[in-house]
Amino acid sequence: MSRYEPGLIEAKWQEAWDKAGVFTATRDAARPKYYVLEMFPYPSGRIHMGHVRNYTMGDVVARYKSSCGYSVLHPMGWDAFGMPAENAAMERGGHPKDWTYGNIADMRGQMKPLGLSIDWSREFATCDPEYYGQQQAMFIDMMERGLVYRKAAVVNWDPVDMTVLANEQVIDGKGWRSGAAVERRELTQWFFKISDMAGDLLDALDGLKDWPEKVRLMQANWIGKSRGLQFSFDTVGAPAGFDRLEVYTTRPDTLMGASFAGISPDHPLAKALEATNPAIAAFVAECRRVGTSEEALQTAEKLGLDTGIRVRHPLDPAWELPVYIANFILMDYGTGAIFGCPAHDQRDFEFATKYHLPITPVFVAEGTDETTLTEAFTPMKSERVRYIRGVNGSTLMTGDEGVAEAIALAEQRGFGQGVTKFRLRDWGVSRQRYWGCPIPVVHCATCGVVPEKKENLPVELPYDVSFDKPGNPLDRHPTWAKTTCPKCGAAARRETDTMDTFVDSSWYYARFTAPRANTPTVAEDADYWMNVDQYIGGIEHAILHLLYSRFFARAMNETGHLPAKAREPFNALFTQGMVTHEIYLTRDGNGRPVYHLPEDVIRSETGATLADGTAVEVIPSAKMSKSKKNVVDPMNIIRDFGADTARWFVMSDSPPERDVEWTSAGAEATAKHLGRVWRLADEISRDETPAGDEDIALARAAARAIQDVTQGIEGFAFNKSVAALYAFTNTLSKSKAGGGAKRDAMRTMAQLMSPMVPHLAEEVWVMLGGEGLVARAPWPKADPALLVEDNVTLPIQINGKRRAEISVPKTMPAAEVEKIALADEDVVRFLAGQPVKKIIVVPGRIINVVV
RNA sequence: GCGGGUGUGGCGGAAUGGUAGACGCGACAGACUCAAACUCUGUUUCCGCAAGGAGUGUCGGUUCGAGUCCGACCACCCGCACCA
Repeated sequence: MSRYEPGLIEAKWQEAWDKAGVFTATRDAARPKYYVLEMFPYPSGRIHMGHVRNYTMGDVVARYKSSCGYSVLHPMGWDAFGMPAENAAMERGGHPKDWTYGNIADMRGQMKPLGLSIDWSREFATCDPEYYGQQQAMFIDMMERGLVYRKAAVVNWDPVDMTVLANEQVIDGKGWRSGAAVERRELTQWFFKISDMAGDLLDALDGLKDWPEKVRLMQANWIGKSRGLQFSFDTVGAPAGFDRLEVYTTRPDTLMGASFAGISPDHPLAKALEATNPAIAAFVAECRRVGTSEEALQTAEKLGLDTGIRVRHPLDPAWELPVYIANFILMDYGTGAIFGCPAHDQRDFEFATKYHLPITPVFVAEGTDETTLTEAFTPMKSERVRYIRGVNGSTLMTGDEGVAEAIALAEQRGFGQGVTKFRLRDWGVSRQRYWGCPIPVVHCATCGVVPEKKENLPVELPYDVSFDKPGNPLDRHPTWAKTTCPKCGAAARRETDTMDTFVDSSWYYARFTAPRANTPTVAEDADYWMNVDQYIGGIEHAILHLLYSRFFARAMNETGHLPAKAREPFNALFTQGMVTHEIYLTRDGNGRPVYHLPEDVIRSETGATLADGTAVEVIPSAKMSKSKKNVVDPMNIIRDFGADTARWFVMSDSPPERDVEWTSAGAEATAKHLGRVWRLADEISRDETPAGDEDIALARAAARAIQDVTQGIEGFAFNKSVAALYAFTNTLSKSKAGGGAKRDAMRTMAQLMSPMVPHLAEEVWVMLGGEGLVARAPWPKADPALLVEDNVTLPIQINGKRRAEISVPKTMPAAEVEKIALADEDVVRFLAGQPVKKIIVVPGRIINVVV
């Protein structure tokens, strides 16, 4: 008798699949297509358990759909541009390109042994010139279409390293390497006009029925449609050119409760005042010392400075309000200026309390009187309140009605108008970095900004760059930027900004349909394969990546690169939970964190140390990320127990949408189970027991297993499919059925297991005389007759507490069930003669006796 | 700060408003073995000898019946536009 040896069988079956070309995606008009895609990985160099979980989920779906008769496209590629490659070059020397392609080779080498049903012939990396050249072509098309423009925008500037920092690189307002206080600096940058499509991107969310509700909600909130009033205050004492101050508010009904006006430190008025007033200049400079992220701005202590300027209240010119510069007002939202109503906005309330400004209620709860407020009163707009200082005096109405009334009044009096605004800002794609897709334009002294000619694409990154100093290597390259104007032929300079890596990942799904084409896409292929039927990835991408992809698909449609049906590229979305792990860190001389890999840390009951004994701080359950180094290497499990064990392990237990804390315990137990299945198959293949009474019970168990496993896969509850397979294994190993019946059941087991543990499934399939590859066998169907139960066990509750149970035929009428229940000896004992008030019989479920 | 989510045994988790804890891990007991490992059988929410009682983050509500629905709160996680 032989043993279960994953090392041997896994290589064998992977070769067999390859040879048969089982996973090569082909356009097949005779079959329905199914496109399953997992978010492609960043090539960090090592796969981690999050990858294994993500790609195994996709593989289960791909293999299952293939068995159901679909022509499946299941590709893989690399999100290969980005900062880590440049950081590696700076820290360890070497070149981002070599580092990236080396990592890709390593990761491919780690993924292949997993036995994923991927069509590797379609693989590409976003840093391949063949890919980013097509991206440049689309950028030019989008320029012509008016979807691209330039404007000034602020970046985080490190004054010591003389470089732009990502938000991630700003820690407590300081640069991560230099430790210098970060400044905000304005640069002219490239933008995609995503805000033009804000309304469509919002409305179309309703059609995404197979997306998680929470993702649609998050996107809707992000796009942030609001109806409000835009109006201007007349100013008193403002510099020339600032006679009026334009503000936007979603609560114009609270206008009579206004106690101050506020402007962003980045507002043009603040900039004008800064030039002449040292106190204001100092305050604004202080505000700019916070990073550019919204999080940093909103969590900072709320500070304001009275500018001395006053504005006249639009409904009472005699009433003047002070104008403050306030650090929590965002220049990017609305007009960058607000009026504050402390009585009905908690942030304004705190601000007014701090600066001793009046707090005047505009409305009170229905049926109450005006009192001194200790916090802002902020009911839902749909709630009815009693206005005591409404724009039209005192009435009882909802906030929504109050807002509509205020807008109508403002429009009638001509001091403002109702407008619809979106929170969504245009997508800034400029990055002052080397390792990204060059923006394919040329700056000419006479012609201005000119797109590169398409025949000159790709604009390729130069290889001879250095990373010995910070800043953009493209910008200081001696020759690369020197070119000629595509329009007039004069000497000109290339754009040295590269694109945000989100651009790369906004269309890769479309490129997979024709990965080698010399146009971005090919109509017939895009028509056949699009849309992605099932997209799978992390919840951390719920907003940005998915919103940008939805925008890009629309832009590609409008520039002729995708059919109209692909404007929403992902039919169904599944967001898997993250694999989390403890973070290990020590501190450098300046108190900044230095992260350590799990394999470098010695964990004991009392704490954790490095090999040299240095104490290590442990942060529990955090998202695995390369920058925090809390990644776990699945290769050890694959080496010791095989890919099927790794795959089965990540599919069992935790529901796919939930985060899972990685622990190394349990992998061994998984391997044991697979060994047990193998032995069971081996025994059954030689079982000569004659057919008997038990055969039907086994057939019923198999039918139930088919139903449960199928439902689990269809419903993305792979953990339940795995549980059903465990249960079926237990039943089968204890069954007294005949050898023939057991072999039938075991073959069904092989098929049901095949999406999760495809190698073992092939092996079992062969042992039991299955024909061909189980990967090509049609998915089993449960015989409905075998799923019907004749008898059912009904629990009996007395006053909602379970006290007894009875077994009755499933079809027995309720009245008869009632009689049997009341006659049950346990029921009689518990009732102890008390009169029954009511009896509830839920057919097939439960009986509740109320006394 | 704003937006979104999660919370059930020692652990991972299961449960169309209807028997809470399926299935697995771990633990314990037994069988096999000279012995151990492997394997197999069984027990395993807590308190209690039992009868019984308690129990799904906390507090309250709706219901014949709540892990599930509603309200308030607590804790943790994700996102916040230059991490990918």
